[in-house]
Amino acid sequence: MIIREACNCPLEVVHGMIKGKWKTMIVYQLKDGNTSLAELERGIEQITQKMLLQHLKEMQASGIVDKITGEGYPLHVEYYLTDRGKKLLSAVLIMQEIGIDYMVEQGQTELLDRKGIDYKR
Amino acid sequence: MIIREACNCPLEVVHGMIKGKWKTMIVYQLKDGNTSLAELERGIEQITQKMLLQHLKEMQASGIVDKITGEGYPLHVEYYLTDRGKKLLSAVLIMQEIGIDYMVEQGQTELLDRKGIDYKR
DNA sequence: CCGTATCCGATCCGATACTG
DNA sequence: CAGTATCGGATCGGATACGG
Repeated sequence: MIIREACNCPLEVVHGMIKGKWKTMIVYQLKDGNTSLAELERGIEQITQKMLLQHLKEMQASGIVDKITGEGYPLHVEYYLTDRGKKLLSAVLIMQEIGIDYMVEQGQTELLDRKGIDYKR
Repeated sequence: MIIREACNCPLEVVHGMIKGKWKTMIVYQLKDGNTSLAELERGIEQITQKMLLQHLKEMQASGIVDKITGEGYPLHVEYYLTDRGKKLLSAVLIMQEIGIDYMVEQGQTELLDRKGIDYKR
């Protein structure tokens, strides 16, 4: 892992694991199990393949995700959350709620509707 | 708030709220209630006053923290978590656990001991 | 004690092109 | 479909100095 800084507190460690623009979204996208790179790319709007691969590599190094690689062509790889990643998912789900709350407050429900996100309680 | 990007997903919103090196630590540091700037600065090793103030300002703009300002000298200000901040705290506490797990796995318990963090279950 | 301003190197991330 | 390499602009964050 690339915790190069002097990590003297648990939250600093985790910051190293989730920093970057896309990592929480990748975790969320993996919530339902094994997912191919192409599926991830489709699921996360606007991410580039480069950033997706770069972040996945870092997340693998920090033990949040892992992957299995099939043989033969076309190549097939599946990424999935490790146990640590699943624990992180529980934090990400709270963040998701916070973001939804915020968007509802701001009257941005149209965006949520378009994505089929349920925000009614 | 400075959500300048086109925010089309809840996690992107929250990323805007917590990005930066110190924000999760600030949230954690505020868990026990109102805290002065000086206390925060003492509680978060290595943070500079500039970064602390900058992050607090951003967090205030995104509705995670708020502050009350006393009158007279010496100046006294107290920062505290809003309801949104408290919800975020519940995610931060999970991150804290993940970080502790990681440090225990790596045999870095000495650092946890020094900080008086309980990692025994 | 609280808060602001500037400067500058380090890092991040998007675009793009390319390989197996 | 999966993955790598490079380049350049934008952003981040630490040092430092100053002001209320």
